[in-house]
Amino acid sequence: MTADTANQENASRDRIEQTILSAAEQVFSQHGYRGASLQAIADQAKLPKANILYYMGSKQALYVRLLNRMMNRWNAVLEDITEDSDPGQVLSDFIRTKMMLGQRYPEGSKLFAAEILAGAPFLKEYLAGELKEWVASRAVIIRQWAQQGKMDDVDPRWLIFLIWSATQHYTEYSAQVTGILGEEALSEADLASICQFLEHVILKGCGITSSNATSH
Amino acid sequence: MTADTANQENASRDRIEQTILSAAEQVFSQHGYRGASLQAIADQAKLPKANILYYMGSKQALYVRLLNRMMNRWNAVLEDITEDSDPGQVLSDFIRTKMMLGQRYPEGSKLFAAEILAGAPFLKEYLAGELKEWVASRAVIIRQWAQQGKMDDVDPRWLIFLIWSATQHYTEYSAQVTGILGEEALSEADLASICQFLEHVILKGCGITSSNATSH
DNA sequence: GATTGTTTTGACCGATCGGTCAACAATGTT
DNA sequence: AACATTGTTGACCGATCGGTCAAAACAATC
Repeated sequence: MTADTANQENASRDRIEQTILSAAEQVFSQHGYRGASLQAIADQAKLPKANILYYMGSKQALYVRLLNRMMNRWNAVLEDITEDSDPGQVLSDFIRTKMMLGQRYPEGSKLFAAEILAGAPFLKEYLAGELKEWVASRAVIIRQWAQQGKMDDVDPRWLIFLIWSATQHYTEYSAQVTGILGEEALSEADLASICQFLEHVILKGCGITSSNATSH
Repeated sequence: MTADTANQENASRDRIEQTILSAAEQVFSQHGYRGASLQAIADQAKLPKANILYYMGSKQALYVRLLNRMMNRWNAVLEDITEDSDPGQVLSDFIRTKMMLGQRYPEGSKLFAAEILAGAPFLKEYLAGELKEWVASRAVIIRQWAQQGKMDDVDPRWLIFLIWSATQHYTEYSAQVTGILGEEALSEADLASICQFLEHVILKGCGITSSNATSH
């Protein structure tokens, strides 16, 4: 097997795997782990069911792989902040990045939501391990900001949860939001308006008098 | 059939139905409509599977009944506000009521969340009908408050969604929240702290200088 | 006590579930 | 050309799915 054909084969294999992963993400995100069927995934991917299992091994392996892929997409967020950072800038970025991630990977976000709803059977360790540490370390820095008088002395954990919930709402509850707004999907203008609103309320609500962020 | 025995029988029937509804709420909320099985519901209710169908007719009828029950619980919220109401008082109440409802009916809230995640196949009409009108009418009043200078001129729809998401987060993502906090469940102290935080940030963020609400 | 109506429940139905397998096609290697 | 490896897929497995049904148990009326 030459390097060339190896690349071709691997590329072909990758393409098929991506097709399956994408199809599976749609089905799992709508119906959860139990509610999703391999047949539905196969139909979505336009492949025979046996083919899904050939590439992914089992339903559970496919599901776990999707979860890991989504976790990796979230890794970069809020990664490089220090006690000297500007809270207004950081929280603005946080809000916009989270909002963007939800819009970019709506199925992945819903997949995660369904997993949490089911009691996080496959993510318990991740939540109580990596993610817990992540929140704790960010909380330390936010508390330092408060001590420096840069913002109100609010509980950093509740603040993180607030931004999390507010941004994810628009992807995971898209059916509710669009139903209430009477729109097919959120427009660019809507998204910009929502970002501005969240920045305004959360920054002002935390007592952050932003220097360079849009002042609504 | 005397009135007495009729009451007894109806009471017995009600008791059984409540048992089934409660069991079904748990299973549906964890695994969604497709992921839930009548056998799992029957096991949870400690009844034979055929008994579930005898009382509820079908899986779908049982599910729709649960959805309606949950919708009714939410009906009273924000029902009696006018342009003369105090925004600080109203939003405080809104936050606390929503938070309380989520804590009181965690399974019902999760059931609703799963239904929305699946694309709201059974709630599309409700969302685009009743609920849309409800939001629109509240939005009018909130805009009046802004015109009167009682609060900032924020988009009322985004404000409603913000409170919605922030409060529901703690019931629907309870697995994530407790995992990160390292607690089995949210304590009373946690809940009070969260309510206070949300009031502080949202009211202050909307430019509401509350007269009688707790000032953090 | 016979009759009528309501609950209860195991047995069963066809369809679908996740997963296996063997036969076959396609591709590489020598 | 012969062989080995990898990819493809329909057929099939036991288990479970939502739902039906009839027989038995129970309760109320006459």
